Amino acid sequence: MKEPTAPSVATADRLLVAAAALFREKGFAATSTRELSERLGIVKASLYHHIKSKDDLLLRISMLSLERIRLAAVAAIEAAPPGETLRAVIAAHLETALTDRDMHATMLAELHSLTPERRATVLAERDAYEAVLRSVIAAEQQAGQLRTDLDARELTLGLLNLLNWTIFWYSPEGPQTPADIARFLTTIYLDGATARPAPTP
Amino acid sequence: MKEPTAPSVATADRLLVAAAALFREKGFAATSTRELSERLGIVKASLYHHIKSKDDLLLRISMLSLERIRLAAVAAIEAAPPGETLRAVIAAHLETALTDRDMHATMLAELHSLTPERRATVLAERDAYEAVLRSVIAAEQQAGQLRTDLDARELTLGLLNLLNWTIFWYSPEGPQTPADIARFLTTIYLDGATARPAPTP
DNA sequence: GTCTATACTTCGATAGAC
DNA sequence: GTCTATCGAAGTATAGAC
Repeated sequence: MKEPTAPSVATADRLLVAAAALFREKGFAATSTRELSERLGIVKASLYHHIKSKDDLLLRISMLSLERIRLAAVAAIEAAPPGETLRAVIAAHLETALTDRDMHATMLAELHSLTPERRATVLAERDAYEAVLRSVIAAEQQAGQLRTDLDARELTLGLLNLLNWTIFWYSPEGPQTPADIARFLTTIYLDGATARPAPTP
Repeated sequence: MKEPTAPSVATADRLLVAAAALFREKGFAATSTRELSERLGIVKASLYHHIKSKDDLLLRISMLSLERIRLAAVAAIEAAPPGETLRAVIAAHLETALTDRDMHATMLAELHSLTPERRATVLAERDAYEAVLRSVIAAEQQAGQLRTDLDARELTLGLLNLLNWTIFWYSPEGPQTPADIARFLTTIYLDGATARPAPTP
């Protein structure tokens, strides 16, 4: 039986959060371990008790971000009312990615900073997530809800374009909530920008 | 009157091209001046005859990319048949951005690597370009061609999302040409992903 | 316009005490 | 789990000859 000690957040967790924030703001390569340790209030050498290397840190941030968003998508799919699956997944994606902004942006923008082996690991996880989105799209095509003159690959690429770039301009201090952004992006994706006499009922 | 000398491409131009390629592949901060000079076949110190600093190089690449795409958009607008302006601008954007892939991707992804003053310069140019897109969208809204239940700002953000992320997955070696990509992204943007009995004629 | 040579700084990471 | 101390490598940039 261990005594419960300090009520503070574990340094290992603070490290991931602080590193993701720095990596998003300045980029991975431009962030020094010195700066990171200063933000945590420890000395540079102490970082290496928690991580193996700076690269290892980037890998863990990327994987964590992808695990979270995939779980959020799966949960949204299971909870969605029939016919509303894609809408629910889009909302869950944006809610998670924007709440998790530092880690998610780092995962998206710093793939090229990883060693080839670690990059392959992240890419496999990213592919797994994108496969979830694609299966939702393919299912809704078969159900007659989505157009079939574009294939599932094209519809998925378009959706990912629409979702992923958001991370580069969204600000938690801005007027728009993730739900606001989900609303207009979903409208554009599903109904298009063209003026219509009667949009989907 | 100067003698026309070597028929080779000017080193100053090769420098911009080589730097943009490295910056896109590895990131600005992770690219060393040593590596860049080696790719050009000159010695590291010789770079500084052509540029003031590494930062200056990034600024010039970013500005060049933005000037080109803005000119391409303006040309497309002037040449487009009535009612086809937005389609033409989207096609011109993708054609230019993807042909100019290294510089354009660098401009988009490395904004945070610039000093605040240079970043402001690039942001002003980027804003000017986005204002062109937005004015096209606003005009088509007034002409009754685009929906007005979303405002021009939202429609422009959505379009930029859809266009900008492409630079991260497009490959010139891939099966899809910029025109192919423009086709399906334009379809999604204008008509949406939803199945419809009769799309726009 | 390119070279040799080098100044100066900062970086990621490790060893070992406490 | 954090510290002091330090290593060796790599970075950007400059001086000055050719």
